[in-house]
Amino acid sequence: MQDRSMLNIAARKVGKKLKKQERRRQILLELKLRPHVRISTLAERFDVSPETLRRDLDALAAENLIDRAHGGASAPSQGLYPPLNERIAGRVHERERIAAVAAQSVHDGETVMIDSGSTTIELAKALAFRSVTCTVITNSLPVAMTLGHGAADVMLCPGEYQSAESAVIGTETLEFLRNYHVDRCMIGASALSEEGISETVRGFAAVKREMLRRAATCALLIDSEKFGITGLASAGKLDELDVLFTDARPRTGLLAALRAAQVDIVVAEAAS
Amino acid sequence: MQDRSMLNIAARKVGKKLKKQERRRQILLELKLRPHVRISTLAERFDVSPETLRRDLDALAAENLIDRAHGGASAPSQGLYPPLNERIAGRVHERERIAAVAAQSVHDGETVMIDSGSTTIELAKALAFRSVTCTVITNSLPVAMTLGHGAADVMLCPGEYQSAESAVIGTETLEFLRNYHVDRCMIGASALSEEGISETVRGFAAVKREMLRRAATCALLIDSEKFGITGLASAGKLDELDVLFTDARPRTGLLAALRAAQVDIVVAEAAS
DNA sequence: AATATTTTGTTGCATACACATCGTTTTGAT
DNA sequence: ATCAAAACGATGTGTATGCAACAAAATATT
Repeated sequence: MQDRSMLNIAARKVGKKLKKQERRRQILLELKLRPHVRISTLAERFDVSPETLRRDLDALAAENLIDRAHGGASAPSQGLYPPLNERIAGRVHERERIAAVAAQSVHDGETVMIDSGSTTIELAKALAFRSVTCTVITNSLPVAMTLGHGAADVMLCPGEYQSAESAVIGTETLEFLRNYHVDRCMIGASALSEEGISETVRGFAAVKREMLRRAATCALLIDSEKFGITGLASAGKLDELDVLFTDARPRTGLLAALRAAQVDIVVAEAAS
Repeated sequence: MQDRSMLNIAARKVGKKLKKQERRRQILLELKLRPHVRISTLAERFDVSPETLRRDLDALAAENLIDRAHGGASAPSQGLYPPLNERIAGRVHERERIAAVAAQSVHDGETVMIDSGSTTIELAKALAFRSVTCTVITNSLPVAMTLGHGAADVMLCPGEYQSAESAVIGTETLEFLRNYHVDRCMIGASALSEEGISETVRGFAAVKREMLRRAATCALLIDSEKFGITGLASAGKLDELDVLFTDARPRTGLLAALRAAQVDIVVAEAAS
């Protein structure tokens, strides 16, 4: 039996106190939308004592579903998803450096396509931080939200929502992209080798491929850990690229291939 | 388990303290990586007194660059829904009740259009909570993210991103909606009178209008405080509605008009 | 160098939160 | 209906944070 409160809803009498599990699920939902919740606020909202909320938060924190803070709790990461988080965890600073350098190549008034992924989210943060007044077309919800609150104009693509990356993909996305042509595109990828750019999920690769076609100059932002790997789905050949932003010089084989394809290589060095 | 990897950005020159501006810049950078920072942690890292950090956070909060919390601060909630203001806090429960009742009218396998707004976000939470396996088309990013992590299939509309509601609007949105036809639509609004449904922003009204046309049955979720008001932009006439979900019985004038338009009225009552 | 200005630290006190304990209520099963 | 288990609320105590006023230090200005 699903519980009695459902019967209450069926009887159109809602507003009874939520039970433990319902409350905790609501807390998690809330944290998908806001970065932080306060115990006092939640206690009032659920009409329970702060002690009960404290117990809820402690329980959720024990499962690593939230991060406790004094007086409240925050999401493990900003509306993003665990699998993404795990991957991000280690190389945060490399990504940040790559994004900061790449952001300098975007100027006011330009039109830019930005795809989904952890590195491009960092790019969006860097662009927002610099208040670049560009027009952005993206399929990533975090990128749209980050840039949309700043100086940039943001156009979001349609498509099927993928929770794993908080982005949209699919035929609607591709068809939409075909209606536009932009100054530059900035994409990420999960692998880069002499074979070209590749991705583990076909749908995301298709979006990158289309973006590469719709831009005058194409930039790839990628962690050097992903050099030399060839993923399942190809997102494009090396000669489709104009610039590569990364954090370490590629090894000889890849380096030669990149030079042959006339790709500018920009290495974001660690700050001294 | 908290990693200390972020230490590299911060003071590496031992003995020399960072200046105010540099410290605040680092706080903002930190908040781009983590959703929440604590005063005590930052004070230790920058080797300054908690009071200084408090002043820093207060200053940043005054510029709306961060959200203060007890003992720390979090990244500004990305315009996700504005109205958590204290004044409307009381109406949160009404919205929850309305959403909970409305959610039970949606069944597995149905196709649904959901528009943007605080009430529809509550609806999304209620649907996610009930794990309804429906297909949803929406122009609201919070709705997409909330439902997309659950059992529902979500299709996001294209369009210009509006930070005020974290949703997309514009000609691309309308054109996209015209390609679909769904079982039901669930919209919110900022006003309802005998004149019909209305909205303060033209672009959002246009989306609601289009959704009403594309659905077999149309539902409006609205707070009873908004009864009797006629807003700037009309989103539809009363006879386009099939069901009205609200929290209190409309007054005679509006009630008569709703009955004349054959609108079912469902009042979500508070549990006694 | 001397002074003015800004920034930071310190102190004392008020408040909010954390935590453990225990009594009460609710829930679930028989 | 009765009982046991779980969940919840209330209380008291201790700690962390907030706030305001003032003192000390660093910085800028002349």
